[in-house]
Amino acid sequence: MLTELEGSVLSELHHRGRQTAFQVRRSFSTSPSIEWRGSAGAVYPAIKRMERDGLIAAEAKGDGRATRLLSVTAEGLEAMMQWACDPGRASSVGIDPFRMRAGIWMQLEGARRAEVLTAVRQELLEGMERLAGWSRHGDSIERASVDLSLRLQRARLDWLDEVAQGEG
Amino acid sequence: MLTELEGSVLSELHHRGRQTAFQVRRSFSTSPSIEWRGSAGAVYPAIKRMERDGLIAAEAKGDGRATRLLSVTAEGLEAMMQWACDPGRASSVGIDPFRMRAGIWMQLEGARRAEVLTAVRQELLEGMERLAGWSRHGDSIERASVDLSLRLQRARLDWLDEVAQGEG
DNA sequence: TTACTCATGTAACAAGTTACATGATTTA
DNA sequence: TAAATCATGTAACTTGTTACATGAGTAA
Repeated sequence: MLTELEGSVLSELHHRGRQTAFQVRRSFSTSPSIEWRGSAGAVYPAIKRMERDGLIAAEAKGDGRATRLLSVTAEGLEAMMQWACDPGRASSVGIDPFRMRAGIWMQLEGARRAEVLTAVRQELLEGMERLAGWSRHGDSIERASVDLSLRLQRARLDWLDEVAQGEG
Repeated sequence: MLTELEGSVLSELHHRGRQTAFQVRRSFSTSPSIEWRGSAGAVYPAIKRMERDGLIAAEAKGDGRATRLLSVTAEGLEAMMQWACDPGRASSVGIDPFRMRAGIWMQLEGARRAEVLTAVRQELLEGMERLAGWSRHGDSIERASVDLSLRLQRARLDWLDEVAQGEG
């Protein structure tokens, strides 16, 4: 069974075509909707594992550097599809830092609560603006992911507003 | 800086009052909105760390077993509040298995896509039903978390329906 | 007395993180 | 030629996972 990082690496390679590990890492670290840091210490070992298992093929670019172009094999595509199309894993709620903290916020008294909720709300709005900006220079596949991030943030925002309204 | 698990353990202790590590673990493994497995190998070391750092106090129950009742110290409460009220961490989108996979689903052709989206939709609905059931026998703090899970799932459902509608 | 639950904990392993090492190419 | 970027990789560490070991109390 692929880890979330492994699945994401395969997705990235499948989506953008032949890429270096470095390019995959950079996608991860710059994308606002992929949370992976793109750590060398995570990405290179993951690729090594998947090469060993025949999910990824590599070929030297021959540019004088050690550059290797990676691609998804037929076996890799199958593994990726199995990873992507498992309804149980896909629909799990995941580990959501906002949800983890919401219960504590509800226990705060008036002024402190308002202060915290306002700060979080502000941060959400700023994040959503960044996401909206990013959405403009991506393709339709990337936009799906950004769109889902935006929907999540909007749902959180609605919750915040209903909580604030509930106490006047 | 507390990890998400450490923060969750402190939240649980603070919310329910003096508890054994075993009870905390059970809460984690039965709650539908806390994703932690409640692994002994994660929870006991986390508690040990926080005891060492003075965030958790323990006292023997003296029931013949090795039972120890844990509670959050003043220092622990402060650490928990700092953890909970950091807007940056709270509003991060997190690692969302649904979003990670959405891009791949969009690349599937007609019949296969419909099949996958239907299966995911079904799983979402079942999960939401379980959440709704759970919501009835929790207190207001727990309900906040379950409510947020439901909103996330509803946002995903809306997205699925719009995607399905977009192709007729 | 057998099985289940409560209760704590460790060992082996998996898979992330940061920080570092190394070196080629490109740009200012 | 100095600095930035491209590119690969390892080492030490952190913190999760499952599986196991141990033992007391409780209910069949």
